[in-house]
Amino acid sequence: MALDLTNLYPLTWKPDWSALKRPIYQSLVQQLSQAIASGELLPGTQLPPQRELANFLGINFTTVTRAYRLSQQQGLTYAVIGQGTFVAQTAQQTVTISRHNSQIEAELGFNASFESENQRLQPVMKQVVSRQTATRLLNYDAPTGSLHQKVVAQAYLKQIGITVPTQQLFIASGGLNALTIVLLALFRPGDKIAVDQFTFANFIELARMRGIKLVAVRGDAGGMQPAVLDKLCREQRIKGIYLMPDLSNPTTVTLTLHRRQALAEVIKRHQLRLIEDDYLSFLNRFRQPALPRLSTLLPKQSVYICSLSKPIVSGLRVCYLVSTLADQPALRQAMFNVNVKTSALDVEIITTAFQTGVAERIMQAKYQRATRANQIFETIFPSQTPSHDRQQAFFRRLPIQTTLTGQEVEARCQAAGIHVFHSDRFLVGPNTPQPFLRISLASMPNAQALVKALTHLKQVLVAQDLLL
Amino acid sequence: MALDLTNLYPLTWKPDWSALKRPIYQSLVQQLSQAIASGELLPGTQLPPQRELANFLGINFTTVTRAYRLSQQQGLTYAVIGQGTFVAQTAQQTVTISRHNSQIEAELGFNASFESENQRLQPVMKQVVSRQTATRLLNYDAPTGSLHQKVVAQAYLKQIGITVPTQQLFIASGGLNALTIVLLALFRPGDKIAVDQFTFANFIELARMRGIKLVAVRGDAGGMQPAVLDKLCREQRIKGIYLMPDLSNPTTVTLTLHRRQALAEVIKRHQLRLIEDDYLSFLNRFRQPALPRLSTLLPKQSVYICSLSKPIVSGLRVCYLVSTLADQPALRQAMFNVNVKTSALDVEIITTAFQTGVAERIMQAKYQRATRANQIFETIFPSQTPSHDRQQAFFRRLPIQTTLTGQEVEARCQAAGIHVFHSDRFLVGPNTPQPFLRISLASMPNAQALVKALTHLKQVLVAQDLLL
DNA sequence: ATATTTGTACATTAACATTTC
DNA sequence: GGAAATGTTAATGTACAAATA
Repeated sequence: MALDLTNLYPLTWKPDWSALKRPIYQSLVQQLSQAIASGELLPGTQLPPQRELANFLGINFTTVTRAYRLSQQQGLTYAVIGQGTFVAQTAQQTVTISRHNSQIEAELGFNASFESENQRLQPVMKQVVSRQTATRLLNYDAPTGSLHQKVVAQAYLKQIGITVPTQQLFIASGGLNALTIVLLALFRPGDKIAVDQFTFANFIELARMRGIKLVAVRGDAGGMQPAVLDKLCREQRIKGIYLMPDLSNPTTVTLTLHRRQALAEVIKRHQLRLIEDDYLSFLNRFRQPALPRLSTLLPKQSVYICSLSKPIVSGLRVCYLVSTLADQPALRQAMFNVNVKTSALDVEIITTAFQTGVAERIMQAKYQRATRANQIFETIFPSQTPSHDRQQAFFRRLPIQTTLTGQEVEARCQAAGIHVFHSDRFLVGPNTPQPFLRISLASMPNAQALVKALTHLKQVLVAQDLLL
Repeated sequence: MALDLTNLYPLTWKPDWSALKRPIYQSLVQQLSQAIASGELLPGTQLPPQRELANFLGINFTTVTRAYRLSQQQGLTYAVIGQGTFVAQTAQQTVTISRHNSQIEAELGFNASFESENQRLQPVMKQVVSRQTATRLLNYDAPTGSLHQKVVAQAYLKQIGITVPTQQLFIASGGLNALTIVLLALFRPGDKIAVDQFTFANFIELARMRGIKLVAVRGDAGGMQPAVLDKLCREQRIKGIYLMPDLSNPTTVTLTLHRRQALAEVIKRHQLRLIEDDYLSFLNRFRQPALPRLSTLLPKQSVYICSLSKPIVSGLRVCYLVSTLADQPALRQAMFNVNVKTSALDVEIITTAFQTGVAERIMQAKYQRATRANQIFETIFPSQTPSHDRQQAFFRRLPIQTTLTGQEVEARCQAAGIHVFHSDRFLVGPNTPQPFLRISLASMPNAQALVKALTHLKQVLVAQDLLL
């Protein structure tokens, strides 16, 4: 058999056999990582099947399995049974979304929250620190919030449709911090969590850091499909599900009442732990009729996360977290381990803002500004059919047509002074036929600046022939 | 061979063979966990050797390996090559240290920081929120601290012996949060970190949650022994080392200059990443001569963590974190993922306290109060030879004699209204012949209350015949 | 509808390292 | 100082599950 096997196996990736050191699987991952970093393997490329690569290298195929698994854990690849293993769209870049540093003319990427409303809080801050009792906010007491702070939280939660005793409530240092706590407390490395195909980029990273595997559930225009979720749950041991039922990030899909009920039914049947991220909670107060929070349909298996970054202010790190009584000890424990305590000063300012009516005025103002921002968006991008449930979204989805990678698209916008995020950043698992940009509407200082920024964006997209 | 094998194998633990389901290793861990929870297996018990248990159950011994490994990851057991696998001292309880909720007469467990000094910060808070620019603290900008805040941090760091450009500095939400960030950014599940045999309990938990294995390094009266560390590093792939070189928690050992140099040499030789936790940084300003921060001896491989909870105030979550330039991106990334940003308001209050001299006065006051508290401790427990380097410790070590478990000792003190921590909480790996209590000196409101609490503690210990 | 391709999970085999006697 | 006991790690073998043609 003096055949030249090299040509019989037209492998998309041929690791250097002579460079393989023991342990083989680690050596393989290193080579893979390098091939991706060097651009030799582009995002989306299908890697050789485990058995073929093993054959090529003369090793057992489960050793390749192990290498591929490690590369998956590092976010380099994803695999689908029956299809193959592929280089992830996000393999080359860091997906995390944060405030951009460089000089950017138009901030349409990072999702702030109409920050000029923050000035309304100055009197509140003054009031809080002037109290005789102010220095009590500075000690180690009440790490998850004082009773008084929880009572105020309880009142707000009631307004948005959640009735809960204070024992089931605690206060974390922001929404992402709450998610960190939940992943640490209620999940273990190796657990699987179901998510939308496009989901919160920082959650993807966080799950990766915790060693949790995300399972993408296909959705339609109405969001995640209950039948698909049901199927996936029957197939594999999925432990939890992460959802943003209202204006899901980045798709801006809001689940209808019927979809909520159907999903709740499936989640209940499979005993998934639901993590409901209600980052725009305050909008539910303006909705007629209000939509039920998904977790209220599943009170025994849910964690409800209510960050105040968007409704009130982003710079104070405060988030209400609702769970079952049974989960409280584990959650508190995890909170001690990552935070020791939530800053009582930050919480007290939010609390006082609620009590004095300032919070109410801020939420009203943000509602108005979000409405206006969406009108502007729909004027400039008229192809985006106005939809009732997106009228107060803080960002919008803008489909594009291109064969470029997400990185390239972002880079071209960046070169024009525009910061946007490509859908690839939010992608879990296999690529999708329909890429889009997420356009933040809440980060420019005023309506005028937003008009200018969006107009400029449109010009750039047209010039690049990206607009659909 | 109709032998009754049951008696030939006097196993300390006999899992129920008939109850074993597949996957076997998981089923085994479940049974083990139950046996420990029910008290059937006590802390310290040696489990059957992997091969014997496998024999007994008729399975392959590496399946037992796998089960034992999982139980180790969960903190239930620890194993030593050549010796065996044992039930961990901390298996039954949660080790995390946090503020106690119930009515406690004497708080000598949780380690606060002379919280009555907090009142000095009220004018500072007022000043900060009264500025025209105050609402700028409320947006998403400068997630790791503004330049101005970093310059002030830089000045403080210089005072305690660290000269660093602001590019290598960032501000996290408290010391534990900084540790979380470091473990997420610079380590992976499965990595090993060397620690003192007794170390910060929350770090133990944090490492466990991150899937990082801690390797206990034996120490003598002078702290960790460089030769032992060297040996362990030669034996296994250790990636990092976590140290509190000044008044190490809970042992109160301060490394001498020579020990620092010797350890630095070993750490350098094995290219370990050093995590230096300088939770009492301010004391170095009062030391004559000052001791070099260990990380300054290893500038290329260190992360230096300088929480301001103890030096200034515990309720504001602020910590300075110094790293190499190369590590900054990964650290910032991890910070975005768990915090989004550090509360700029909290940081600004600390910053202004430094600028106005209030911080200086607080540190002076805490120095005095710590000195007084240690005098009180040594008066009441005269057997504890006064040692120069412990004169300003925030807690002290009190050896006890007993065969009781740590939990039982704590429970008996608790029953008398005294909150203390037993050394088992801080223990990594095999048990030690010399248990002790960690007595916090900084949590009682004043000297009088401390005298009363310590006197009461002494009575209780004498009555229980625990005092050495 | 069924066979083939592809990935996954778990147990087993083998080689190794450290401790203790 | 060597043998036995003990735990660790990597690689392989086996069974299975899903996707696709």
